[in-house]
Amino acid sequence: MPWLTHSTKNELINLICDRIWLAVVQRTLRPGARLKEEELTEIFGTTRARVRQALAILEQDGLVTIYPNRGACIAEPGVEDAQDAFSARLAIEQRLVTRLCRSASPEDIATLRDHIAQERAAHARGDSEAVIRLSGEFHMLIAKLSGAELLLKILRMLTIRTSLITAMYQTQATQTCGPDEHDRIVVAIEARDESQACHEMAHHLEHLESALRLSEAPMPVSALREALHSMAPKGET
Amino acid sequence: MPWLTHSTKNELINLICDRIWLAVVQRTLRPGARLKEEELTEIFGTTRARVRQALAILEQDGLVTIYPNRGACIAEPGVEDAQDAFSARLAIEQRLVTRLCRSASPEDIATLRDHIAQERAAHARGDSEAVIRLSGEFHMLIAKLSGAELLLKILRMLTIRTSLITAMYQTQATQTCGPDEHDRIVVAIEARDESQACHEMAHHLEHLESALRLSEAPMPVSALREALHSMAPKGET
DNA sequence: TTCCCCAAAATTGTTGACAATATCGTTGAC
DNA sequence: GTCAACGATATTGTCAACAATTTTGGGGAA
Repeated sequence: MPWLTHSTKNELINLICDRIWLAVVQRTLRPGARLKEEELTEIFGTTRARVRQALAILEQDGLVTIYPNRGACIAEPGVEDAQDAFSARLAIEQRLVTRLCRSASPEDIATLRDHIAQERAAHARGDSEAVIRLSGEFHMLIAKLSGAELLLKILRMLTIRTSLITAMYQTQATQTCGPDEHDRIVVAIEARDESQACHEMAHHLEHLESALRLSEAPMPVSALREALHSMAPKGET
Repeated sequence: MPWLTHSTKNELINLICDRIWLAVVQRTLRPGARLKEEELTEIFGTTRARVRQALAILEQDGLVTIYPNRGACIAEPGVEDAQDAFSARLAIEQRLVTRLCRSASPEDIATLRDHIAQERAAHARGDSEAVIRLSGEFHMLIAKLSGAELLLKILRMLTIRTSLITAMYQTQATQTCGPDEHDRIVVAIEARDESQACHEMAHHLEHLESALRLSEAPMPVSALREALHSMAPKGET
């Protein structure tokens, strides 16, 4: 479940990273949200040094932005970043499925099908949080099964960005694309049809990207500004 | 010149990262070399905390490996990592040149040609250190000119790995491929011939990769083992 | 009222000392 | 003579107090 694991270093720091990442995925933390160090220390019951390390890692990954001497916020990537991330994902993931077409074992196929079944279940029960999370995990699963550690690391960085973009620009919480497209990719992999798998992957990613292009320009940027929008311009006091 | 710059955060930490990276490129620091914190503090005249931060960043980038409670060493990627890095580079850089074919301004072309001229000069004067460094910088320059911040960051990670691999597995210090292949890529970009540019890039990277496949298995891993190899199995005492 | 300046509060950044852990050399027993 | 356990040393990991910076609030003058 925590697929944001770097190495077996300090477990607490990984926990902090995972929790923040999870909170972003399930929309509890929106892009632009402030992350005060002291707040995090008492939440996780640790010291400020740990929190600081975790934030540094998350900054490297692109999940948070650290403004020197002014604190850390959930990153707010622009449309440019979105397009970069999607095009890079396309390049990386096409290579991943090509690889899987050649090396996939029956167990790998079974694992993928099992994952899609979970997606379908979540979809059926209307658990939109799980749908989003599992949808992302599917792509990470492909990277894991292809056995390329480095490509997985890169894909993680890219997925973080596309997830942030989704959180920022998508109108409705429920993904429009169900697990069907994932299924088609797996079918192509099972058939060892490399070009077909690449084609399906391209189609899938384009679908994902186009789903949020719609609301490109005028969307929520930070929780603060969002709040200001729905409030009267004059406070009480 | 220092093309390993993240953000305008702390200048000293970037300096440390750059210097270590440079030392690796010019073979002063070999893969597997030990990096003691205290040593680095007195070299750079800073505190241990800074050094620690720099090492953490370099670990994220894949340049060093941190063994918990045991210190940091220059990373020693395996052949697997090499192949991953090269295939990912191919995917990313083909996208970059495609992008440049569409967006390159005359100034961009001039910048690239100027860089190649520098490469030629270094080649002519036999400055193998500059040749290696400039050869890497050429690819980063393409990423910079294409204007994709994210792709540049990813390419940096990949270049670090391939450079490490080169340092580990290449037999002779002088690169076999001169700036000619770079020139061909620029020609294709100038002609706006996307497929040709991709083809040239693929050819170039394959050339780079094949240049070190030769000595695949039995090559220096760490300075220690290397020393042991050339020594009699029995110590003196 | 509106603007500017200055002090207080809150937050981040840094430092140095201390604790935990691994490595190395030595001693002692077999 | 060899091996194992132990203590000394060196190195990394952690923490809490201190310093620097930014933000906030209030008072005074135009």
